[in-house]
Amino acid sequence: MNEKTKLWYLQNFNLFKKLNDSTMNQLSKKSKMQENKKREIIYFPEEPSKTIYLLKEGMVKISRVSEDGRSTILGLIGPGDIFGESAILGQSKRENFAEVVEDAVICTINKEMFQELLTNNPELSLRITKFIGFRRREIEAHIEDIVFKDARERVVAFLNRYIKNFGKKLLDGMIVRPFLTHQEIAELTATTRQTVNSILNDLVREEKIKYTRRYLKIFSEIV
Amino acid sequence: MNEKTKLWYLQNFNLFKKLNDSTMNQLSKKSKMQENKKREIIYFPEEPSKTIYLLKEGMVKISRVSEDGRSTILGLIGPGDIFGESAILGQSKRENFAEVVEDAVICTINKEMFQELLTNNPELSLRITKFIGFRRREIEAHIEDIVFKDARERVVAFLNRYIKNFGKKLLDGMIVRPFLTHQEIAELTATTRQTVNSILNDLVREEKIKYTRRYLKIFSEIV
DNA sequence: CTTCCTCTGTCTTCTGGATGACAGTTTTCA
DNA sequence: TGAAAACTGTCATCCAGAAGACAGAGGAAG
Repeated sequence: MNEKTKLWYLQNFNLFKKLNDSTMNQLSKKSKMQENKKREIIYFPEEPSKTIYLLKEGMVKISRVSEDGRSTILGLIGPGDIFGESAILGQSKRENFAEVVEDAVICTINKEMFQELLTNNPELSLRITKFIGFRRREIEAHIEDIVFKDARERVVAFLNRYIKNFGKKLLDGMIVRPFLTHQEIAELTATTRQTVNSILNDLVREEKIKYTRRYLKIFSEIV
Repeated sequence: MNEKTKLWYLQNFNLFKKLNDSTMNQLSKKSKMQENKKREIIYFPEEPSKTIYLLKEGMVKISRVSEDGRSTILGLIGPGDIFGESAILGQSKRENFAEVVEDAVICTINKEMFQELLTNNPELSLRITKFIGFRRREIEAHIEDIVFKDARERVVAFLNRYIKNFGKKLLDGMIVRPFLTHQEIAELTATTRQTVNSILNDLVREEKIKYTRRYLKIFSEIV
C-alpha cells in the first residue's frame, strides 16, 4: 500500500481529522498498514503491549476468556476507532483478546512513537484523552446493563447500539451488515446462544426486526 | 501479594510522592480541604464535572442508581486515591454518585487548575495517565467477575480485595475496619443483601472469616 | 455438486439466587 | 436513656435463564 493511500486513510479517522499537516505527515511516516482476515487474532493476553491500532476497515472484537473457556466481549471496534490504547495507559501486558470479526485494514503505531506524537501535539493529546474517557463511560454503562437489565433488555439495547454505530439509514428503518452470530451476541450481552436465539425470533414475530446471517434490519428504535 | 495489589499500593503512595517542591506547593495552594461525614454525597449524577477529588482520610463509594432505584457500586475509594477524575477525561456532567462511607477528609481541586498543573508537570501527567489505566483495568475485571463468577465467588473475591486494599496484617490473618453493611457488599458484588448474609455466615461456619458490624477478619486468603 | 463444518431453532430439564416477609439485634441521636 | 432507625438472620416461594441435546439449514471450499 503506498504512502498516499495511508495518509488518506489517516485523514478520515475521527480522531485525526483536521490535525495540521505536519502532524499528519509524522503519523503517516511512523505508522504501518496491515490487512487481517476474519478470525485472525491481533493480540493475545499476556503479550507485551507495545502497539496502538487504528482500524480503517472491518470490525474487531475485544474480549476476555475465563479459565474454563467461556468468553465475554468487552466491545466492538469499528472503522475510525483506535484500540489497544491501554498500551499508553501504562499496561505492560495485554489482558484481552483482539480478534477480527470482519476482514480488516489496520494501521499500527509503536507506542513510543505515538507517545512522542502526543507530547508534541496538545490537540491530538486532548482528543485521545477524551476518547479514553468516552471508552471508560461505555464500560461503566456496560456494567450497569449487566447488573440492572434482564436478558431481553440487554439484547435489545445492544441491537440499538450496534445499528446506530455500524448501520445505515433506509427509507423504512436501518440496516447493518454483517450481522453477528448468536454466540457473539450472547458474549456481548452476557447471556447464552439459545437465549439470544429466542429473543431474536420473538423480535421478528413482533415485527420489530428482520435478519439473516448476513444482515440485520430494524424498523425503528426497539422498545 | 499479587501483582494487582502491589500496583494498587504503588499508585496510592506514588501519585503525588516525590514530585518537586514547586509542584507540591502549587498543588497545595490551588486545592481546598473539606471534611465530610458518613452518608454525605460529594457529587450527584447530572451535576457539572468541574472538580477533581483527592481522598486523604476515610472511604468513599462511587455508585450508579437505576431508574427503579436499585443501585450498584462501581468502586471504593480509599486514602491516597483520587476520584471524580472523569472531569479531566472530557466528561461534562457526572454520571455517578460519590458518597461518603466512612467520615472523610477530602482535598478538592478545580479541573482547570489541575489541567494546568498537568501540562506543566509531565511527571505528574504520566502518573495520572497510569492511574487512569489502572482504574480502567479494574473496571474491566469487575465485568469479568460479574459475568463469569457466581455469587459466592464474587463475594469472596471482593472480601479478599477489600482486606488487601484497606486492611492490616495481624499475627493470625488480616483485619479491616470499618466493615461494610451487607447491603453495600451486595451492591458491590451485584447480588442481594440476603444472599450476602448467607454467604458470609457460611464463611464464618467454615472458620474462614469472623466479623461484626465494625470489623472483618480473614484468617488467610479465602478460596 | 457434494462434503463438511458452522450456525440456527427448539424443547426439556433444572437450579441459583431474587424477592418478600418478619422477627430480632445493634446503633444512633434527641 | 429510650425511642426510632438501620441492620441482620432466616425461611418459603418462585422463575429467568443456563445447560444439554439434537435435528435441520446455510455457507465455504474443493
